[in-house]
Amino acid sequence: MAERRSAQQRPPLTRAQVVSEALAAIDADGVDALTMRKLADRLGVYPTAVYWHAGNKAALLAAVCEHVLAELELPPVHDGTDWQEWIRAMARAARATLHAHPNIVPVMGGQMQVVPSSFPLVESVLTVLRTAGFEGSRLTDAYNTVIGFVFGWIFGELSAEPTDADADWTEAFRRRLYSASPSATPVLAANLPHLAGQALMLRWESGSTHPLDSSFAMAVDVLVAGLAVVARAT
Amino acid sequence: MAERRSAQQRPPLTRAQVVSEALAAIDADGVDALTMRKLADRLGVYPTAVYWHAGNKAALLAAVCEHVLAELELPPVHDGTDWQEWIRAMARAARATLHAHPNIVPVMGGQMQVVPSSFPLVESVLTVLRTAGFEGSRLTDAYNTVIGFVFGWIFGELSAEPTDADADWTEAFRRRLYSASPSATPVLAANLPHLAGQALMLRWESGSTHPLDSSFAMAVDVLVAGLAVVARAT
DNA sequence: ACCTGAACACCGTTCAAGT
DNA sequence: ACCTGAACACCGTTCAAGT
Repeated sequence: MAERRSAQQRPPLTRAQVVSEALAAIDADGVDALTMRKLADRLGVYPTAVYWHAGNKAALLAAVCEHVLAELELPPVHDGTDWQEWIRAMARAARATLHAHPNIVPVMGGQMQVVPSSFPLVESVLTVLRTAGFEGSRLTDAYNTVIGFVFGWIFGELSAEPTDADADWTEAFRRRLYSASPSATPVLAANLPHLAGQALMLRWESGSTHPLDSSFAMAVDVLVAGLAVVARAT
Repeated sequence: MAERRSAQQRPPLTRAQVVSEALAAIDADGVDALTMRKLADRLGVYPTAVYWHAGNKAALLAAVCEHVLAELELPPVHDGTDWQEWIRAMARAARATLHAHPNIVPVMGGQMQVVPSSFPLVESVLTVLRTAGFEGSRLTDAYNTVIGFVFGWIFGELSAEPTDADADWTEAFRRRLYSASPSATPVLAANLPHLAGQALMLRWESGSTHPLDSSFAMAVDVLVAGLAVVARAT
């Protein structure tokens, strides 16, 4: 139980403090460990004070997601920006930002709906894609292609680790994977050294500790090259 | 409180029953509404019986995710399969499967780690990508590119709706979006009719009720075209 | 405006006991 | 093996009251 000084002895809490303390707690212990009560303790305050600033837990988590997204430093867009280079730089920046807060990423994945702080991101992506030749409803499709690809891919990379409690389950899977039948799954069996622990759905460690750098590099190559082809086909 | 017949009067519960009842409950009411106790009620059983079959809640959710993934009907792979067509068909099948159970998808997104039932998927994707010209560590990268793209994109499309409780918040965002400054965000403002409610991060409805069909079509075009370019560059 | 303090309904999980 | 029954520690949230 944290020490709790009386309200008069310190400046009043702000919403921004609540949100960044929540993010710090999530970064440290994961999102499942975040509790309105524990957060209040960290802030030296009663749980109801958190409610006053944050509304409720869902709203607090949404605010944390927005705070993280706001940390994203977009590459500048100017006249003559190379759209392919810009998309590569944006993808790198997005990945760096999400890797800095991997524990909140699964929550962000479930909240990709309505994010006010995304306006600059939206505007930049649209501007750049227009120079690639997309317009009208195809501009929206291209935007969704890019955003869904970049963020969705990183969400997958950063999906949560199995908990410690699943240690034996993980071990069992590992064994089952290494004894994959060369007759039923020959290509898998032949490529095990490259795949095990490195391929999506065949890993037991999150991308936060085992980043998939070369795969992400190829994914971005594919995105940019594919966009170029599709833009030309208009 | 559901009627609860005594244990002797009905056949014993199975793990499969527990898992599919959990999925049915999630499909109906969402994942937040699923409670070990409510699930037990649906099954006409005490909560501890659920624990006997499913271990704990995290394991139950993992089992539900695996069950959904097992529903995925992969297109057949044979000699002479066109890799581009196969990837398109697989992407469509994956999307259909996830759209059939949108409420569990955010959980799947956070669990994309270790999924035994994914072996056939892995084997098929690897086989097909080899015919496209990928080998060794680049085969793993190409696999991650495809899986991360297809599933990640759909995760984004199916991210959860804001709850009813956020109705006024949603309304406020909608208003803010429609009054987006043409000077600060000109391209956004000019394309609002296409974007509002249809672009990732600018929507207030999930892809389960408002599917992003044309965007997904373009995304798949981009993926396949980009893979072809990158494969050639080897 | 901002916070304390107490309370309510509910939840995941465990343990002992039954059959 | 499979389930009942009771219990524990904890949680999100609300409401009234203080300053």
